[in-house]
This record gives sequence, C-alpha cells and structure tokens, in this order.
Amino acid sequence: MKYIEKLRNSGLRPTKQRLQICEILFETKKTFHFTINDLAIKIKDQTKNKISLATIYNTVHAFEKKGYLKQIPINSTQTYFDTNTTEHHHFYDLKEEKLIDLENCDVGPINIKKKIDGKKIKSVEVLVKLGD
Amino acid sequence: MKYIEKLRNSGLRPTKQRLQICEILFETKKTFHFTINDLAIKIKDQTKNKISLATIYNTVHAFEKKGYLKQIPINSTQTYFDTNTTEHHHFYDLKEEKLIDLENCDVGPINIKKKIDGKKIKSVEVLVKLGD
DNA sequence: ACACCTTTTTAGAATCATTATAAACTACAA
DNA sequence: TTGTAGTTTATAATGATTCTAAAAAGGTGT
Repeated sequence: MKYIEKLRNSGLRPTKQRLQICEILFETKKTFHFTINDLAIKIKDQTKNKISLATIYNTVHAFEKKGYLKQIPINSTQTYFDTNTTEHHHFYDLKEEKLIDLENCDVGPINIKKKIDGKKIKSVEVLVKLGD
Repeated sequence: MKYIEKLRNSGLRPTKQRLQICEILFETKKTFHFTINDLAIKIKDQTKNKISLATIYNTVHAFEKKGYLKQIPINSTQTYFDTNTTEHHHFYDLKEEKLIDLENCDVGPINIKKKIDGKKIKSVEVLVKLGD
C-alpha cells in the first residue's frame, strides 16, 4: 500500500483509520475542497467500520501539519480544507457560498515587498470574492 | 454628532449603543483590526454604561453589512474585523495570532485572468501567513 | 406631552464546530 | 511476547456565535 510509506515518512503510524482517510482524500488526482462534516459523511458512506469524529479531526489536522492538506482561509462556520497543496488561489462565490479553484496560471505572480524581521512567509493566498 | 447622520443615512437608528460603538471604532483615523472580544473589552473600559454582548454582535454585523467594517478572512476561533474598508491585504502571524496590515504598495498588482460568467469580482484579498 | 408602533437592547439559553479527557487499543521494536 | 509510546474512541467540555422573548427606546403623528 502506497500510503503506508507516505505516512511513515512523515512520522505518522499507518493505522487503519488513517489509511482509509488517505484513500478517500488522495485516491483521485482531482483535488477537492471539504469540511470535516463533508469528510465524515464520505467516510460513513465509503467505509464499513466507523471512524470516530475525534479521529477525523485528529487525522485532518495531522495531515495538514504534515503538508498533505491545506486550510483555506474563509470566514465560515466550518473550516474548509483543500487536497490541493500546491500554491493556488480561490474564488469564493458569496451567493452560493462555494469555493472555486483558481489555477496558478489564472493569477499573475504575487510580489510581497514588505518583510518582517525573523518571520518567514509560509503561504500567500488570494481569495477573490464574487458577487452578481 | 457626526455619527447620527452616518447611521441615519444607512437606515440604522442612531441609538446610544451604536453611537458609542462608532466612537470607539471610527474616532481615530488610524484603522485597526479587532475581534468581538477585543471590542467588548474596549467598550467596557471606555464607556460607563454596559453594552450587552448581543448588541455588540448585532452592531458589528449591521456595520459590516452597511460597509463600515470588513471581515478579514482567516481561519481562527474568532472572527476578525477591520475598520479599514479599502482594498488592502494582510500578514497573519501564525505564532502570535496577530494581523499586520500590508499597505497596497507592499503588494504588487494582482492580475486575475479567469472570469466567471455572470459574476463580478467584489474583492481581491491576499493573506500572507508568517511563521518563524 | 402622550399614545402608538416599530426597532433595538438585553440577559440568558441554545447551538454547534471544535478540542480536551481519560480509558481502551494498537503498532512496533526489543 | 512484552513494554511503551502513539492512536482511537465516546463523551464531556469549551467557547464563539446566534436565538429568544420580554423590556426599553426611537420616531411619528396627535
């Protein structure tokens, strides 16, 4: 199983639950956005055994910390995650409350001129809000 | 009182509480970021009468809807607001959980090439996350 | 000033995503 | 197989935000 290595290389034990969540999140090349709730429903549908909500939270956060997932900065009641961890940006449709990917080539290069001493830039994320 | 007009023009009754909150938010030219909790503390310190937390929430949301405040898109336990409603960007210090303004000139022009039919771009916001 | 109606304020309860807890379980190395 | 550190789990706790419904205040017409 390819995910066993992936997890081991990050210092995460390849447990049954983590492997199952990997299957759901990374089985397809097509990346997607999800909330914990979305994922919980998918897990319920696609796995026979139950995975506790606490484990889903733990796993998603562990994966995020290891760089397998990215949090998408939106103010929403639920937190959105993205399986696309490459640097890219988002449209947010205000009316439909839906995220749309912006490929990197859809946005010109972003040049941050200001520097803060002792701090490194971890990410640069553009959110383009859309209205009618 | 200048805020009475401001509120009336937006269809908001100029109540004592709203005027007091206006004083705190807009009295100074220097804009700033705050959470509801920040604001509640400021109100407690700077006004003699108590303003209920529910009123603070109501007022901030009313002001946001009328365009006096902007919500800053960060995933955080608390929602951040900005008294600077012009288009500009932010650093977010992950360790200190603090926002820092990026003047418009600190960020090169952002060119969004993709278009969505029937949708207009309402805002373009860059969030630069900082780590150590 | 008064009456009337609508909007606003308020304290407290309710909601709901997320995190903490602590006990049971599991991977894995010795 | 045994020990131990890392995981999972159900459940409780937390905490920001929203809801509720009753009291107070703004605004208008008399």
